[in-house]
Amino acid sequence: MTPEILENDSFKTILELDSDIHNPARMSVLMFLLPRGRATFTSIQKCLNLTSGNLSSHIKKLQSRGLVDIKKTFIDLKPTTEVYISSKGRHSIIEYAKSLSNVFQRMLED
Amino acid sequence: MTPEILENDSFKTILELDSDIHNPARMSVLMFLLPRGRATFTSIQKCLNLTSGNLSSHIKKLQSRGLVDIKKTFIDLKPTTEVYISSKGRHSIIEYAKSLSNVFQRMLED
DNA sequence: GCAATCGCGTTTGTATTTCAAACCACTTTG
DNA sequence: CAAAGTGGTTTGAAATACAAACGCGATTGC
Repeated sequence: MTPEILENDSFKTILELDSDIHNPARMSVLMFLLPRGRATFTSIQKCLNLTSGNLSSHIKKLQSRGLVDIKKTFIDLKPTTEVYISSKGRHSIIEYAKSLSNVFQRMLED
Repeated sequence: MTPEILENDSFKTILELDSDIHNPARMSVLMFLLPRGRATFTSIQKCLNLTSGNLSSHIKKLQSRGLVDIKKTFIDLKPTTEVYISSKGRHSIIEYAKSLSNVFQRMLED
């Protein structure tokens, strides 16, 4: 009998991972927002150490998928982009983390 | 004080994830091989349900990074490609899984 | 015996994704 | 009011992913 620590389900899970979240930069943004609820574009950029162009495009994608909401305001006369995690965003990043955690747990317990 | 469930370290970990492994197909292949040590191209393809072209290119990349070794033989007069996980491959997939698991654990325990 | 098919994978070309350099708009400072 | 700073977007080049088309030897049908 072949060793079957990982079931077919594990591979299915991995191969069906939400590709909107699976990108490291977008995953980081969502995980940064999760405990905070919101953050400014600039604070995200500084904490995660991303170029602004890079962050801009990832935020755009997250927004287009409904995972974050964007609010543009002025704070101290400065244009400020605020990023809010949506409930879909919360749900998605948590599900993503749980799924992958489960797979890793099964893999690591040998 | 802002909520700091995830340290900067978590984001650094995510943003520095080994991109050779972070791809779902390659991650699956390595996790498939981990408990088995080796498998044929065809069995991997069937179990993971990948097209052969797709699997071929991912295997090629894994090989070029030294994460798997390839041995081509004939079994029953049929050409057979055997894929072996290397010790580097073992180490890398395990480290990858541990790192991400830690990050997820910290995130999920709120 | 030789065309057709099948098993096994590889190569090739297109589509998508990533990423940062260049750019735009507005402010502040010398 | 020119120069530099702040805040972010657009654009274009490079890498990646993927599947259709192809190659090659073994087998099968006629």
